Amino acid sequence: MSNVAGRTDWAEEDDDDQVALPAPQVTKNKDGTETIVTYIMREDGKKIKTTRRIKKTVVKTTVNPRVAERKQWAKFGQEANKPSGPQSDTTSVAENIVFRPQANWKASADDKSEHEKKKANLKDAKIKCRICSGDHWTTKCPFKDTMAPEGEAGAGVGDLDEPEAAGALGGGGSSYVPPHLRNRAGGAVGEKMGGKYERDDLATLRVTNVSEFTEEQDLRDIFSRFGHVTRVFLAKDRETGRAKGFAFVSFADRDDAKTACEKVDGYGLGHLILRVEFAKKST
DNA sequence: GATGAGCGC
Repeated sequence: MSNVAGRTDWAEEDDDDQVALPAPQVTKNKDGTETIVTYIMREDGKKIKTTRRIKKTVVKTTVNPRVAERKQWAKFGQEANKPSGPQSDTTSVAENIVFRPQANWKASADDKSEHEKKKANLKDAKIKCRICSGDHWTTKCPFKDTMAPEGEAGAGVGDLDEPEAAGALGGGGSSYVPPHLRNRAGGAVGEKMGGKYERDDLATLRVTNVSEFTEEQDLRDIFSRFGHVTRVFLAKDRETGRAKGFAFVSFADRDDAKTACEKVDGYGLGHLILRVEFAKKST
């Protein structure tokens, strides 16, 4: 059937050549090297045999052990129950990710108009300290520990068992109770019932480098694998509602917090790498 | 980079 002169099917000719040439041979040598023998057909029809002896090098990719460990974590959220490793339908692994940190991401994301800024300034200007009439809140007054608000000088203070505690509350006798001091009877918040009241931050982690797209639930998902998360606070801009870049995560157990701190520090969430450390007492 | 919200006569 086939007429060699009038042939147009070159693919078939290739096939013929392949059949004509011996398959490459690979021989493993005792010293760990390999001898590879390949045959090729030159243009002029001569058969060439090539013998190569190669030494195989094992290429080790170094993965941070902590990163390797995280890869074993069970998936959560929408990816819960999916097998480990990237899902081809949602994840592209070959993409060249260019990491471009922006120094002023907050400012650039901020589309606050000029008049809004002015409004904020006006609001600030209205602040008047009740102690020294300065332009700060009474609670921020440098004299708040030594002076009572005007018109309340000394009133009732002598009757209290813990005058300095009362001063530190910033209430100085006013009826206002800051949110974190409310429901003291609940016992969940103030640890030292006999002294100054402070939030229990013994098992609280501060998480920084949190992307503005992060939500509290995202953090809860990540951290709750280490123990009972009692509270997640994500600092947000009050006007824009966008995350400010840091958060607090509290655990019921400080040991769990410690583990979580070690394990999640360096974890990539969104396009950022989380930094986790124990929270210090807020100023 | 950052240590929470919450209040104003």
